[in-house]
Amino acid sequence: MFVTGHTRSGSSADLPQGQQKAASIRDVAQAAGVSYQTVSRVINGHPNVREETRKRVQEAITVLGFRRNATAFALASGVNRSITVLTSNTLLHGYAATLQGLEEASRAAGHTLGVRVLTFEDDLDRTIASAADTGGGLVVIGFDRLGAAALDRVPAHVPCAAVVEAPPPGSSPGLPAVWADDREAARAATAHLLALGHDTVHYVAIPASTGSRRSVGPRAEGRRQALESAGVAVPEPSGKGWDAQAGYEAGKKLARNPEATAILCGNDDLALGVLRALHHAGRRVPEDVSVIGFDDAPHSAYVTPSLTTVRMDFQGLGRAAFGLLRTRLDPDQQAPAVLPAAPALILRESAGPRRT
Amino acid sequence: MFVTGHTRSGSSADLPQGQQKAASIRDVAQAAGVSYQTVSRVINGHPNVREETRKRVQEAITVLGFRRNATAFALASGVNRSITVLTSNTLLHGYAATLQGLEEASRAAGHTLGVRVLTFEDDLDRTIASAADTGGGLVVIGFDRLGAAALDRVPAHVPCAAVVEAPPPGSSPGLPAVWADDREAARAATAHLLALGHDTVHYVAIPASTGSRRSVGPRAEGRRQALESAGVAVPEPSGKGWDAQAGYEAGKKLARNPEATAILCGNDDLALGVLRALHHAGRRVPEDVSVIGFDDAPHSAYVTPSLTTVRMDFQGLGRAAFGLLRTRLDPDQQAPAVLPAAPALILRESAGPRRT
DNA sequence: GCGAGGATTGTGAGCGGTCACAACGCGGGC
DNA sequence: GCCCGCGTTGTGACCGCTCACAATCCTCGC
Repeated sequence: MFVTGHTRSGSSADLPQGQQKAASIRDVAQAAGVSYQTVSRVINGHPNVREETRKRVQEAITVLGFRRNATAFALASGVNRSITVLTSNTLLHGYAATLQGLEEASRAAGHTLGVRVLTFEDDLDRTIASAADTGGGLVVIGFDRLGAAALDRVPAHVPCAAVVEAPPPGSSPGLPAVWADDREAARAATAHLLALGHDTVHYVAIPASTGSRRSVGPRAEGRRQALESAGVAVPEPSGKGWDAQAGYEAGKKLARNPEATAILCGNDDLALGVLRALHHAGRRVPEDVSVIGFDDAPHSAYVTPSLTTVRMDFQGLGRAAFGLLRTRLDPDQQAPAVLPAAPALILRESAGPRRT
Repeated sequence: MFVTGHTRSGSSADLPQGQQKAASIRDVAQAAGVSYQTVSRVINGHPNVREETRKRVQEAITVLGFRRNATAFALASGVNRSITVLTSNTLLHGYAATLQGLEEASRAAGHTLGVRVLTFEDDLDRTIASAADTGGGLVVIGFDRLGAAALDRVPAHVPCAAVVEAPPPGSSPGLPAVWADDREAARAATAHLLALGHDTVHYVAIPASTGSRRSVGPRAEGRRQALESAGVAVPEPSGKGWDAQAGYEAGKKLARNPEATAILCGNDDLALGVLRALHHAGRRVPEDVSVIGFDDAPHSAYVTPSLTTVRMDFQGLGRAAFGLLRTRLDPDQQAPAVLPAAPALILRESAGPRRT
């Protein structure tokens, strides 16, 4: 790989200037010849203000370019329309799309959205506390180990909603949470491959969100259940990572196994890597091997072969999580609470019937 | 395309509870038998507090679970460590990666990061004003029309930095801004294709960030310059969108043109669509047609053929933008201001020598 | 033994808004 | 003609914290 670049990066200068303090409610009051309280009434649309007074105040407001100080408002009124999302990742499709749904919903509701990335270096409790200090609510994306850990440590008194993987049947997270039934989706995807005539379905896993040995995550779980109820062998899952590189590594091994004719992947990036490894090994997809991904990332429809995958409504998940948080934040706010769409298997080119 | 899904989405209940107001500085003071000011001194690490007093206060703090109210702090002290990013998109690679760099840098500096998506429906001025009301600084991602428009309307008194496309030589944005030299990068990519023996280089464009007819964006510009200085024909750019779908449409047309043996794309998504269209038309890449993308999205290395592309240091751009804003926010803060890496042409499989 | 000066602590005011309540002017019903 | 009640406006206190300054305590040097 050769790298070239007759290029540069640049930046323009910044311009200093004589800042002058923003006008306050009292400045406006003085300019309009009324008390500050009257100004407050005007900016809050209080009914009992004489029309003429209101006009005078309005005028002063525009002349002075007054804007109500959001910080002071929050302090005095106690209402805080800001929420912050805690997530370990912002780039992977599932996370980014969830974030987008969250942003959309909070914007629609007039809330402000903050993002704080979780890392292993930072102290989790400290991070959570400082996020909670902003005063608004919290949304935790618990798709992975770090997010799930954060979830466990959110103090009970801070308003928080979570978006998580499907919890084990029967159990439910200790917090308000939303999830999609990816367990069932994995089951359906696996059943689909079985129905296509494959002997069994191999699995390239995304990392588990829990540290416990017991749970390997709903996707792995769903695939296992489907295989077991079909009475076929359950090959050990492989994979150690989220990205295409990890998929490639796992794919290389699977490519050497002539028995492996059907592979389910924990996400589309992994699937992409698997596809590539298979290609390098000379195994054709879907003629020799079928591959199914997960998440339906935007590019999955455009790779060749296009990727059969499970579409997940991450944006809907984000919106739903916001809805949950909102009802927690102000309980009289009875939002319609639109549920996210159910996962759906999208049939494309990468999975096909077994050819002996 | 068939869609299936024996699945559901669920959500757990939320738990009510007897909130009790958080402890204030005065509560702590009372508990420790000191004045509130002494508590303030302790939490701010002021030196002149007797050791024993400090200990007593600290104890009261942990007992009461005191956390300094961030809103009140911001109001009283006037320091506001929060910045908000204005962007029209959060999912496209360039945006998402820039956002990530921004988050990383602001987190490292102890700032809070907000994200506000710009839409055509919302009133731009109102959006900007409300973002500015949060008190901190603004960062505008001006890669597209909407972002660039927002940039123009940011009032001079609000601290703001921007990340933009490379401005025309000589000119520079009216605000502190960072950019990468994608004009030069496009020139280099084009020159590379020419050097491979192609007669000329077609271009599938991303939408321009400016409304004016004159400017079509630095990437288009750089490719045009390279072609002109080589004295070859300059085919009209195509493309009307950012995504693979748009690339596919443009690619379909180009595939019908046997003269088109080299295609530069405004981003990797477009390139992916072009690749797919070419594939459908039976034109092989790189044997029949060479394709080069832009941005080096994470999956570009793993599609087949892997995509030759221009790597852009978006995260570095984000970090640099934050640095700019930071110096604007508190001028004594002389950050090292690490410049982003220059764009680099990454040679992979999708571009090769002209055959025949 | 006493005053100077630094360390330590407390008080008042204010950041920019909100809330609760009091005060004012006015017209209508008796 | 007086009182009531409403619409309108102003005042005081406060949200939780910081700043500036004043008050107190202590210790040291002469």
